[in-house]
Parts: sequence; C-alpha cells; structure tokens
Amino acid sequence: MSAALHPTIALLQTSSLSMVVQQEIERAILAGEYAPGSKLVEANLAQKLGVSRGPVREAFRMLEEGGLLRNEKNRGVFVRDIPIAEAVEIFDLRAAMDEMVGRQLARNIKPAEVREIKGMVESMERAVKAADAHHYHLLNLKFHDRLVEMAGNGKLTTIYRKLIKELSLFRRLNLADSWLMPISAGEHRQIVKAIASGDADAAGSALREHVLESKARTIANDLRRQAREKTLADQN
Amino acid sequence: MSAALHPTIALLQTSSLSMVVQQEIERAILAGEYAPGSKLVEANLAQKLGVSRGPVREAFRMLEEGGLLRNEKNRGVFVRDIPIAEAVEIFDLRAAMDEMVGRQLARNIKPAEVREIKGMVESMERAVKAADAHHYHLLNLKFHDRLVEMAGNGKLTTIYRKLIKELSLFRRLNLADSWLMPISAGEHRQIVKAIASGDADAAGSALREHVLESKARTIANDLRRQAREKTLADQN
DNA sequence: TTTTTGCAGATTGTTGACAATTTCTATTTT
DNA sequence: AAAATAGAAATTGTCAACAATCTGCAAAAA
Repeated sequence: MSAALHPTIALLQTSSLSMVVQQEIERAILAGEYAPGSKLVEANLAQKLGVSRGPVREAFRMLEEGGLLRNEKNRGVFVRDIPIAEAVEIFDLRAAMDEMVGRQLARNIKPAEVREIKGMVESMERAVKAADAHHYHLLNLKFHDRLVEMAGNGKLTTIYRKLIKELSLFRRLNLADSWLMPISAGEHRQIVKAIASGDADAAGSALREHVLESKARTIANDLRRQAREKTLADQN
Repeated sequence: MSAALHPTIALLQTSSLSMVVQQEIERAILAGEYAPGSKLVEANLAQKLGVSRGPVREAFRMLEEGGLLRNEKNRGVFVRDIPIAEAVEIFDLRAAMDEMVGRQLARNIKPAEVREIKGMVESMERAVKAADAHHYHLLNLKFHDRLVEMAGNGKLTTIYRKLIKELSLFRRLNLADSWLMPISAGEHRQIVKAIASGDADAAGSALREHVLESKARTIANDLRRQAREKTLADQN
C-alpha cells in the first residue's frame, strides 16, 4: 500500500511537536547555547519555538530521562552540570565499552571498514599538522562514534552516544590542549593497527587504555583548575 | 532550617504527579499487568489514577526514553516487546559490564560485602533445594544487582538496571527452567570465590561467562520456540 | 463477492486558563 | 546596618476543552 513518501510528509508523520522541541533543545544545549547549570523557562522556550507549554514540558521530561536536564519540583529545569566524579564514572564505563568494541572489531571488521577508519586517522593527522584543534576534536568524536557503530550492537551504540552527550556537559573537558593532539593521534593509529591485525586482546586494550588516558588527563586538568580556583579564593 | 520531614510530606515535595504516574506505570509493566505489545490509553490510565491526561503524557515520554514504552504518532503508546536480536545485544553489553564489575570487586571489595554476597549465594542454594524457582529468580536478580551496586560506579548501576528492566520485557526469557537452577547456583558460588580471592581476571571472566551462558540458553530457548510455532503454523 | 468510500466514534495532539509554589522586592523590625 | 516579614510578580503544576487523526463499520460501487 504505502509508496515512498515525500520527505517532508514522512517527517510530519513521525514528528510531533514534542519531538521537534526535544531535538531543538538538545541541539542548543550541545551547541553550548545554554550553559550547564543554566535554567530553562518553559514559557520562554514555548514562545521562542512558537508552541504552547505542553510540548515543551514533554520535551523536558524526555531530556531529563536522557540525562541532559535536571528537574527540581516547582523550581524549574536546569541544564545538567556533570560533576568530576560522574565524568570519571563515565570514562570508566566507556573504557569497558570501547574495549568490547575493539575486541569485536578485531574479529569481525570488513576490509572496506578498515580502509574507512584508516582514512579517518589520516584526516586527524592532517588536522594535527594544521594545528586545527577544533577540527581535530570533531574528527576524534566521529572516529570513536564510527568504531562503536561498526561493532554492530545497536544498544551499545545508543548508550555510548548518550554517555558522550552527557560527558560534553562536563565543561572542564580538555578538548583542545593542542600539544596533546600528536599523542592522541598516535594512539589512534595504534588502535587501527591492532584492529586490522585481528588481535582482539591488543585492539581491546589499545582502546581501553586510550580512554583511560583521556580520563587521567581530565582528572589532572580538573585538579589544576581546583587549585587555581582555590588560589583565587584565598586572595579575597 | 529544614528538620526531618514526615515521609509523606517529603514525598510530595519531590514527586509531582507525573513522577508518581511514571512509577506506577513502570511497576505495573514490570509486574506483568500490561503485557508486551499491549496498548496504553491515556484517558484510561488518567481515570484509573485519578489525574488528568497531562501528567500521564509526561510519564509516557519518560518511560519511552527509558525504553519501556514505544510511541507511534497519533496511534498511541505500547508496551515494548523486545525482539530476540535486541535481547542478545543486551546480554553482550551486560557481559562486558559484569566483567568490569567482577574485576573491580576482586580488587576492592570489603570483608563485610564478601560475607553479604556469600549469604546471598547460600539463600539461593536453599531455594534450589526447596525447588522454589520463583524465589530463586528474585534472589538471582538481587544478587547481580547488588554486585553491580557494590562496584561503586553510579552510572554503571543506573544503566545496568535499565537494561535489566528492558530485558524483562523479552517474554521468552527462560526464568524458571528448574533443572538449570543448580548449574546457575554453582556458577554464583564460583563468582563469589573468585571475587573473594582477589583475582581480577578470574572474577571478571567468571561473571562474563555466567552472563554469556544465560545468553546462550535464551537463544536456544528462542530457537525451540520458533520451531514449535512454525510446526503449528504448518499444520494450518 | 470484493473493494472502495464515507461517516461516526474513539484516541491522540495541542492549547489556554487556573491553581499552587517559589522568587523577588520593598518594608518593617531588631 | 542586618535580619525578618509580607505582599507582588514570575514560574511551574494541573486541568479541561478543542482540533487533528485514526479506527471500525456500514453503505455504495466495481
């Protein structure tokens, strides 16, 4: 019965206002338009998006469950600010998940996929040479996302992406320490090599250690930040 | 300022109607009062719970995001029916998570906690002797939940519990194959032994293999069911 | 008989209004 | 001046009505 639908029509069939609102708020949060900790007012968003408060509230409930917003009864919803302890927990979880990804890929990756991720590593190395930290950051996200996707476990992919989104709300993430880029890029090359060689143990531990390095850098970075803030506080 | 609050009052301060409705629907689903695939009608639930449709809709959005419900626009929300492929994905993920739990506990578990989980294993062995499959099933859930909790990673605990809830919507789960209970109980004893000995590799792989056994039994069970259904279909 | 069409009832999607609570500010009190 | 208080404004929580869509069934057409 159902023929191929016009894209716009297909969209209207699946998307209610709540979903559109959800996606827009999520986009804005991840784009940094609402800082962690800031408050979102139902009426404001409703007016800005041209809908009533109902769909906005429904979107809030979805994003809450997704870990991007936090709700305090009668006080409002706030963009979540991930504490360092939770960021550490996420890194440890990611380490286990990425190890699983590495083992799976070492056993089952296809030649075309090996070529694809080798290409991504080369792109990243070009970004390092160009000292383009922002571009490197984007490619890095894409690289890890693609590896997880290639592992072929949909549930894993969904949860992994959720974790990455939450992690991006941990503001003190050391995204663009440009002198670290060559190290990270080298680890990526190692990861691809281990996967391509079919050595599950090597691929698993390469990915696990890569994530744990990120974790260690994030902790160190946060300790420095804490020390800095304490110094400033003591001066007053 | 704030003194110890009466429990009921404290509850009203944190729980809006949407949250109460969410919890009640979740309870009912997990208790099997709404079968996988069945439709939930907003107005019915609203009337049954004595609230308007607004809070019910918000609860639906939360449970959707939590993976217990599925929404088809303009058609309604349904209790999710987990396909075998997704159940398998969840088992693989759980295997990785439980391995992480085992490694962590082998390194850091406290003596009191070892005593606690030893006690749980003994309870399960009593249930085996009494051939009480239902009780065994509950103790088994509690045992694994407690291990994850003891590992001390809150994010892991949250996600693990979500996965267990989703898995419970996969109906063909072989909960109560009573002749399997002694095998499973033996594996639990092995797991505790490995954890108590402090051997991370052994504890990790004991837990991983235990979960993968469940996975294998679930797949085998599902294949038998499929064959049975096909036979029935061919007779017509 | 089978398929199509059109209508009535049921259900979801969205909205605006009202109630309850919190936050802000000016005023009073100490 | 600092703290406490009361009232106004802003915001969230809940509800009921209306609009849009789907479902089922009966009548009409093939």
